[in-house]
Amino acid sequence: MAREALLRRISFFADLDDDDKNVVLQLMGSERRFARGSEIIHAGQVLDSVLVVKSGWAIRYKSLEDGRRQVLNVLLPGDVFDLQVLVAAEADHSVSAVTELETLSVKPEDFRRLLTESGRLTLAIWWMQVQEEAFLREQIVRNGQQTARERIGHFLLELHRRLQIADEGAYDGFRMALTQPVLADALGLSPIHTNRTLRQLERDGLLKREKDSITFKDPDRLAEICQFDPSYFHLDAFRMRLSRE
Amino acid sequence: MAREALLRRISFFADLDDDDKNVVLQLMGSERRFARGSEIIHAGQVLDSVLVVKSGWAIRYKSLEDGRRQVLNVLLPGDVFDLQVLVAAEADHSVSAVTELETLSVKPEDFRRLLTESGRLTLAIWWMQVQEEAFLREQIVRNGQQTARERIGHFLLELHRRLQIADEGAYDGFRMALTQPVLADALGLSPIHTNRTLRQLERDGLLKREKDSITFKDPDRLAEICQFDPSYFHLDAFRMRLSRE
DNA sequence: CGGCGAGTTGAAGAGCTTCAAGCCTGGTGG
DNA sequence: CCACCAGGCTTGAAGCTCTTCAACTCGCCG
Repeated sequence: MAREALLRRISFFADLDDDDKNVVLQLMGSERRFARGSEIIHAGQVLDSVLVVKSGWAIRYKSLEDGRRQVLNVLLPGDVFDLQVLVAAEADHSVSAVTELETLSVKPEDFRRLLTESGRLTLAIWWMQVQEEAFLREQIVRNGQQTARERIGHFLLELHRRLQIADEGAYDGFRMALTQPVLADALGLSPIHTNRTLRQLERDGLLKREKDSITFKDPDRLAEICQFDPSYFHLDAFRMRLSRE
Repeated sequence: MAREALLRRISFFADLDDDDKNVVLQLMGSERRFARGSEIIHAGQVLDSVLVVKSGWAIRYKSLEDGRRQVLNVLLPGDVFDLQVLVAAEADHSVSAVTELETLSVKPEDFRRLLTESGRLTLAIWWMQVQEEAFLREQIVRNGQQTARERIGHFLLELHRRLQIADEGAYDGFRMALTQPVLADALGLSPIHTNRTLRQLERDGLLKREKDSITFKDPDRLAEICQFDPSYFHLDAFRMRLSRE
């Protein structure tokens, strides 16, 4: 259920009592299913609901007129998107499903209850926003300053960490749902160079690629090479839930 | 006064009544002045207040261990930063003054009144956040997909537009407070290449550079070359205040 | 008046892109 | 049920954008 995915995520950011949990679990909304590759939000479209990812991966991206495309961020299970709808904004970027995707659509007025019913819930939603903005900033640093090798490693480490938070993949690897062309568009690289650099990372014994998965063979060394410092996740702020790892 | 700068900005996003305006104008806080080049927030620091820019320019940036630096965004008069403090976060990036800078420091509990006193004020603050996030996304697209020439033109057009909103510079140019090295760090380019590309833009008759200012000689052609589409400002959403231009 | 940082210019070289062409897999239709 | 096609992945080679290194000028602040 989508509400469980949301609750799991929110619980990461605040200690909820039973009332809070019930507000989340009784959130009004309709479930939808999108096929792999289908467009969920089109840039310019008027938004009418807040979406919560129940299962699957999606990408936010922006297209230029000449066909170039930049992936801004990846949306994973438990992620909430288009909170902008709360101020009645139009979408300034698009969202597409990269795997089959299940979502919960929540009307703005229903979602707003999460922000008014309880201080703890409000706090948790704020935290999610703070974290998402931090991901955007990190994307800027990565693409602006790092080499192809660093970008790829850093991005994969970030994805892995985020999937851990979403409770998917506690081991030293994860199911990688992005194709190399999509990865390239996320990192501002050509698909060819992305491919070569990925293979180089594998040859260097830093990771292993299989059909649809990535396994880190030496996560610490990779993190050092890429200067991956997860403090931007602000995990300490919510009591190191990941310390169980 | 800093409160006037804030009020001017907020008024852009919502129709405030006299009560709303008074809440803003009576906002508690202490004014501070920073020297050119001084660090206002250091990454890792615990935040204790929301800051409002009264005058001057600042940059948000993130430094890597080896000295590389990425500028994330520019802060202009009327901008509010570190709203994160409302959820007690630590700074995950730094802020420095690029000109002499005057700010208003507002304690979180005082700032929170803006979010509770009035629905219109809450809406306006949300809008500012939505817009700031849009700037981050645009920065990702620019640095990820565009050439040096496009990046520089696009960034300058964005700055110009933002200064118009801040009520500084209604003409076809603006006072440019960023040095070329800072510009380079914002655009993920080397200072040398930034310099050459700037000069090339000038030679092509697209802009004119003077001591501390940029003047667009052919803004429309520049916007076309750079695919500058200001819809991410969401200006239409708050009734085209810029239509006077 | 000395020095630091911004701006500028030249030349060499690296990283990444583009073009081209191959293989493999999964999905689709006859 | 097999043939075909589209898209992902891979590899080679050429070339361009941007970086790096080096050096010099200028204006500003101490």
